[in-house]
Amino acid sequence: MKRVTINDIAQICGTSKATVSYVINGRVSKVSPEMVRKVEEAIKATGYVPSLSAKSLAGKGSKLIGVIIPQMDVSKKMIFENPFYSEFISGIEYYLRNAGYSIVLRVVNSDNCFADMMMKWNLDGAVVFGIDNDKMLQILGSYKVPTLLIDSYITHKDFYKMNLRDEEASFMATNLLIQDGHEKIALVTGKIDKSVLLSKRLDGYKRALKENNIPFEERFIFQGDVTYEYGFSVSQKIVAQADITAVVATADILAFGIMNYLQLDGKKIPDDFSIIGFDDTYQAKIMYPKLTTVGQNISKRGEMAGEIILNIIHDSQKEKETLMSCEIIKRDTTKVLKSAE
Amino acid sequence: MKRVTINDIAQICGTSKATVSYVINGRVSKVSPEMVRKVEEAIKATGYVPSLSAKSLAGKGSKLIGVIIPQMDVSKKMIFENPFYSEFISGIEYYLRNAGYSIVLRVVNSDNCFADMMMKWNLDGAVVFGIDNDKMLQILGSYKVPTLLIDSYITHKDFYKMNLRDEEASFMATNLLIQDGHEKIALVTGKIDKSVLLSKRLDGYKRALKENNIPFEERFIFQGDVTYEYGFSVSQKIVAQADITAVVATADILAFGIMNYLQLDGKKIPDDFSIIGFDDTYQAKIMYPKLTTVGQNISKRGEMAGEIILNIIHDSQKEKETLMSCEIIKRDTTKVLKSAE
DNA sequence: TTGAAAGCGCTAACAC
DNA sequence: GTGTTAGCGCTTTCAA
Repeated sequence: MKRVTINDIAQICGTSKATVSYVINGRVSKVSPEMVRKVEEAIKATGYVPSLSAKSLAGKGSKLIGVIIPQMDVSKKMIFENPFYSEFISGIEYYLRNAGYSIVLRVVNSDNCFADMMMKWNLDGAVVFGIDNDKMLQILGSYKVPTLLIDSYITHKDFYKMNLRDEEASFMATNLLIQDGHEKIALVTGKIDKSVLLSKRLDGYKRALKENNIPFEERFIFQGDVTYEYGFSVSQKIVAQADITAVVATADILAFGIMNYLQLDGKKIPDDFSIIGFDDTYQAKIMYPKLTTVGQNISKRGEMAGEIILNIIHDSQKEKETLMSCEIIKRDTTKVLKSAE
Repeated sequence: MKRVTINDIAQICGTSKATVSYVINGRVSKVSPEMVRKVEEAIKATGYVPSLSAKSLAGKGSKLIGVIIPQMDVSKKMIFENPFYSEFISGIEYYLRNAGYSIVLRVVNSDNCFADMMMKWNLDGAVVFGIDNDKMLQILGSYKVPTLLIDSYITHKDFYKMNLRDEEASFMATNLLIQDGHEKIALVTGKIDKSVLLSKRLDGYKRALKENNIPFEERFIFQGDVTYEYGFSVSQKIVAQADITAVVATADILAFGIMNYLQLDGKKIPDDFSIIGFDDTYQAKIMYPKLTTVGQNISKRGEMAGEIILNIIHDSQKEKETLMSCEIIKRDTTKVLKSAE
């Protein structure tokens, strides 16, 4: 079936491309009502669908938004092991779908891939996850493509970004445990020096201790990959430090690993250990026991990201930075420390 | 920064667009080595990236593969609650990324959305999930876009598809439980009459019973949504039928719901109930206890889907149907029935 | 080996 | 109101 073009429609209606283009784009005021009707009929009859390649070439939008996940770590190939992305992207997709856009999903693993992405497909905009790296920013900045940065702690004023109040969130998490009577609290996290986000979470952890006059101890900080596996393997070390009674994990996925190890090790959660995670991924509520965590309403954030990127594209986004709060979702992995009861 | 075009490169090198086009597309034999070098240099120097809109308009590929998830149920907006999609798409993305393609992700909720997807973006191909519906097939068929159907049980000979040996897989799952001494085995599944896939799984379940001379009983079949929530809520009914000792769930996500209810209800898994799931999603191994399930190596399947769709596009895919086997992943939610020990 | 030019489907300025 | 036309960036045929 040969493609039906705007020309065909024009021919059928005995008019010109321009007129058809007008009605397609809703500039109905420039066309006689009768012509409008005729064109609309022809479109329906032929099943005509405008080519966005052509539209995009002609300088209008491609109706394509890039969702870009940098993954410098080449060894990891799967983006969705961390359910955070899945849920976030679900939200973006949902919002943009309703606005007539589609998502181009891409993992990029080298600095200059952005150029490719942006230019190749004439993206109308891009949502980019977790960039702290200056090289990348520079590259991103050199393209005029409207961009929204998710969870990127950068100081450049000219980027739009959407972040969490990470310090505060981490403070709340730690504080919850402290209020439950815990004092020896482990922090299990990704590599802090590589991520401003994580260092914020460390700050919040420290502040909670400080405000409660609990001394900070380096030995309670465990850094590794943000994976289930790391959570699992590091748990041995946590158990080895006999005085630890609670742990803050900076991602649910870490918490799952910890939980699983402890349970396999015969420990009771939350009786022997209180655990609080971070993110409130979908899985948090399907675990047993259900994970207490710092909720960030991921899919809602995704939807909002969709909204913001569209605003940026339409030049109607005011705030450069959108800061979102978290809330503690108290479920079944934390409880008052026995000795403090 | 204005876009660098093929014209700019031509100008810089003092040649024509055609020549530049040749070297871009590797038809180096038609160009003098010296010119090739010059052009390549200019490309590097300017950071030129070909526009796929233009390329696609000119009749070449868009390097865009649609990944389409039909979701007629409008109320559900999130595609990634079922981790199956996440993992599968991860695999597709990984494979296609390495081949220079990107993925356009789209949930479609009405029949004619396909047209939009395919035509709007001049997709080079499409991977479409779970279509049994004839109307849709008809629409899909009328477009010449190379298409791969995932888990669609259809008889049309002219579609490429990639399926599981569902009957066999379900047989194996049920049989495992039977070999462990179980006879009263529940089957928790989606609505069977709406899905040929699920009816195959029912068939496998029945065959396993039959070959072991166990009578089939309608009261052991539980149909609902393929969600955690349904798994959770239906468990009450399962517990109510005091003789049931094991359950086959046709999706891991269902199994999770069941596990969680049972554990909350004070039941021991696998001591009181043996459970086997389906899919081997990532979560299966992070649960406690780890879920025994029928593995289909989802992300591998995704990669293969990427390979196949590319083959179809390049006209080198021979088999219309790719059938994949499953294997039992024995973990910790099944065990020999006590009374049978 | 290289270049000129037509055409892919669409938009928008401009003329009628 | 409507039609004409010149691009948008690229490929490809055909000549040179």
